[in-house]
Amino acid sequence: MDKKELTKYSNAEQCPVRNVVDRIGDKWSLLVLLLLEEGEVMRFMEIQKAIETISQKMLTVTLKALEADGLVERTVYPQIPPKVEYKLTERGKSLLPHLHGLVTWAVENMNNIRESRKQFAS
Amino acid sequence: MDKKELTKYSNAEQCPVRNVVDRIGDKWSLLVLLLLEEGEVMRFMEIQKAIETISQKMLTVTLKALEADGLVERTVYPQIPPKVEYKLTERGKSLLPHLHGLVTWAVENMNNIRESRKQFAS
DNA sequence: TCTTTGAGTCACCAAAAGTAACTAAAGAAC
DNA sequence: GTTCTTTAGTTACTTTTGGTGACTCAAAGA
Repeated sequence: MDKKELTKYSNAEQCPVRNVVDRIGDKWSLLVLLLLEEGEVMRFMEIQKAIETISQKMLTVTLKALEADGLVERTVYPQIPPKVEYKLTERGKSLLPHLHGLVTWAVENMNNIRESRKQFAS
Repeated sequence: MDKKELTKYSNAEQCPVRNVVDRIGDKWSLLVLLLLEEGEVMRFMEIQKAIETISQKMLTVTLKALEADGLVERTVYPQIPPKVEYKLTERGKSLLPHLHGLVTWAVENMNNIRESRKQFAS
């Protein structure tokens, strides 16, 4: 993408960058995707217990969005109490290597970034 | 990062994933970083004109955050009207390849994702 | 009959993002 | 010598997003 293309995209819903970042960049999606990669198939409650600080509502919203984008597949077993399983789709799996790149960078640079923030605050 | 580590990080400000995603995942940071990579050195107004839909306030906030994290360097020329230049630091540059991975995936998958969303809505 | 269970939804409150109008001070235009 | 323009912001206000706790449904177990 050159500069013109970037500019062209910057204001539109057409922008691929914005489309992905809006989805990945929310508070929970990335964490859920990384978790599903480990867990392969997980139930709603399993995911919630793993993430701990996520509320039921936000997990519902997050999973629905990931499903809508075809990154996660939802399987309902018609039982009571309900049983719903989630797993990555092929598309979801294809995204993960790129996320790992970010995560690796994050882990490597986190301490320096924290230092910078401290200095900047003073 | 294995599952336990992920879980451990999930609730804390210590979480490197969250730390990076919180910064990169906001509405504008990624776009500004990609733009600065192209432009090398840019003034405040140049960036705003390039992104078009960003407000002055949000650009100020975004640049300040990127500066605080040591991803972008700010140079003020004591003139009136003011002149302030922004450019990537080495740390900022080191992040960009990982962002390109994401952007490439986004461009490749955008159409399919849009299709999925349409189907899901119905 | 009463409680527990899993996967949600609903009404409400807090935080973040967005908007429009404002500021400062110099130089140019009239 | 008053007015206009320019740049990089800030401020007050509104809207959108995120988060919380209580609630639901229907079956199984005590």
